[in-house]
Amino acid sequence: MAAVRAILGGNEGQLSTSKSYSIADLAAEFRVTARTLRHYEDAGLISPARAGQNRVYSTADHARLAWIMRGKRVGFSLAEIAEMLDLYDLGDDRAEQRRVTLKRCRKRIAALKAQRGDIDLTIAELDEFCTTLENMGEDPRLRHTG
Amino acid sequence: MAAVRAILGGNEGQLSTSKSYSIADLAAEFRVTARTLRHYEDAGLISPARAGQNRVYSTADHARLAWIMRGKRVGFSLAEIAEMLDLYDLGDDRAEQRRVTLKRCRKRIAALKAQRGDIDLTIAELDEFCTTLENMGEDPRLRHTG
DNA sequence: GTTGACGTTTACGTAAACGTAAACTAACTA
DNA sequence: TAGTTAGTTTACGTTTACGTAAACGTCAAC
Repeated sequence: MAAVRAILGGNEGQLSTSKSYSIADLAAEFRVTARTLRHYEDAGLISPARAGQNRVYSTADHARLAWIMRGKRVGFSLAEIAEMLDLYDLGDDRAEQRRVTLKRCRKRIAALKAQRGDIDLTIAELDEFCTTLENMGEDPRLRHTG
Repeated sequence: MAAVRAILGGNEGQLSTSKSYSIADLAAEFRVTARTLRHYEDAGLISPARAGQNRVYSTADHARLAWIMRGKRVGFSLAEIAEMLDLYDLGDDRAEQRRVTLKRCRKRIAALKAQRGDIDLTIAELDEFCTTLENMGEDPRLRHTG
């Protein structure tokens, strides 16, 4: 439990942003299994600290994980998510590297906007279909074919 | 080639909507392999007609495939896409079935809107990061940490 | 009459993203 | 001290979405 660790860690009433989480904490919060979190670590997406052998996740890890989960919901692969996280990690590099990062970043944004367009189209069609379904109840002549 | 089949099929100058496509035609148009199209057939997503042993795709199959590809770009699994296509196929059923379909359809729409929200958030963050990167060139003090 | 181009089926291979079981450790708890 | 509880590593299994031969049919062309 986080409470116990907070006490043992000596940051009881700190209300600080430096909380820590066990693997079970994050697994519960993000609705995944501990195995999944370990897998993300294997894939290089997160690198939690260790208390002996046990993983200890910081608030930074927590934020990073939130990013990962959102990336997943958006449909990205772990490799793609890793690349996007790398963009951030490499942000404070030398000028040339930064230009490359900026370029890739913009490319990602463009891809995301295209994806959003696809989603809008899909929503529109499903919406229209819903309307058709609703009208079918009132007027049976509106049965759709093909 | 589509031209040859059009002649053999007797619909040369028809300008009709009843064109037909070979597997290679669709593979080229949608930028996938023939294997992929056969796989979609195995998965029950499309059921093209046959000329002997060969697959012959209609304009309806073409439209269906467009739907499938968009679903993929949006990040859906083949099973999910199949379910959505089923929504359409089962549209003209009896009242109770229609209500179920309508419900599932709306659920899908809600999920898509949530996904769009995630995409918007991701775009916003990447956008902000881009701005940071741009400013870093002008003012080196803006190096970001953490 | 065989060489291509294009199609077919059958079937094993593969990468990604975990699931799942085994065997073990460390710390608290009765 | 024996037993839970929570965590660990190692490693093989599974599902999805195709890739990749292999072996064969068909038809127009040379």
